[in-house]
Amino acid sequence: MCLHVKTHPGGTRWNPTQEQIGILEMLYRGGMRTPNAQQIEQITTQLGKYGKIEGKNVFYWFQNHKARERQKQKRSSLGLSHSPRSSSTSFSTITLSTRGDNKQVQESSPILKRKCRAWSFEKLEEDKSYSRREDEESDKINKTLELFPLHPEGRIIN
Amino acid sequence: MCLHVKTHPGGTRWNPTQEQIGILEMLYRGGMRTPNAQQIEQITTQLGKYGKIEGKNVFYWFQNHKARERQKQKRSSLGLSHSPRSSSTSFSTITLSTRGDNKQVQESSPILKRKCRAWSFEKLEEDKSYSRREDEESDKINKTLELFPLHPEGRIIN
DNA sequence: GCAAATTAATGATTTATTCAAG
DNA sequence: CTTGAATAAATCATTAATTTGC
Repeated sequence: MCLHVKTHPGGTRWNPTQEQIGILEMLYRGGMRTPNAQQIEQITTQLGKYGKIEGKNVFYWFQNHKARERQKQKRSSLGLSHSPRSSSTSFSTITLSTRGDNKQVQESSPILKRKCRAWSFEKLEEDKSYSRREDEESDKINKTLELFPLHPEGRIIN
Repeated sequence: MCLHVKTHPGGTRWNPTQEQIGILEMLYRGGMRTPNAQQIEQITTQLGKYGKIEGKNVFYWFQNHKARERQKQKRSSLGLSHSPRSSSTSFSTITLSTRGDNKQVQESSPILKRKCRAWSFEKLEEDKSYSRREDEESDKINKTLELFPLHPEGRIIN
């Protein structure tokens, strides 16, 4: 019994299904590199139809995919006999220079330096209204990054 | 009028008060390096008494403080004439080796390699129960990292 | 004394590395 | 060996110190 329920039943790490990977790669090829919270939320919901998944999985997937593609590029450009970069295939090749291509390839807002990614630590457990004082402005830039470390209690078996 | 309201009234970036810094440094000296969500939550609540603050500020503070202390150590050890490390002061000095001292200096669970920091993307907006299927185990390790990117909508003026 | 101009600190993000499950 | 997860290093961007010319 318990015929392989795919996903990660034991609760270890996410194991994407083919459908999920397909969609993610499609999005990636479409130019998505650093989806924002809203996008992640949507993607997660969508991918959730094909198996259990959390927002962080989507987030990490993009991070890793981006990083590894970059590293692959670097390796191949270094490893291939012809001099690093150059070779000019008459097409304007990207030649991403080791690092510096960030800045969102997102289809919209092409400029945008690198600005804010805020959090929303709020809504963690209860709404405990901190020392909610002169707070009016907080919505201007502040928005949901949510980064957060936690070790449940002590060691994790290992 | 409007005699300097300290904190960050305009809503740009967190500017810690002396009390806040004092507490943070105390905790740091006490050995805290990578507080978990619960701890951050508590610290935030505490520091909130002295001025507006969010969980991410606490998180970042520790990250930066740790990194900058490490970098300072490195600089001084390189700059100082006597050979790096050694000198053996008969006490077992820490000699943190450029990197590798992580692993929580937390008073408890001294072993613990570097394990998980989970998320809790859940509770972002509504509780939309994803594809909540065989999910029993998810509480074991999974817990509140909350990392999260977001650009509200489009460009942020700059 | 006081702002504009520079510099030093340091808060916030992103990228590179590392660890380890499968 | 691939790749999800997590941490550390590098970088960017603001704010506070400070210097400087008036």
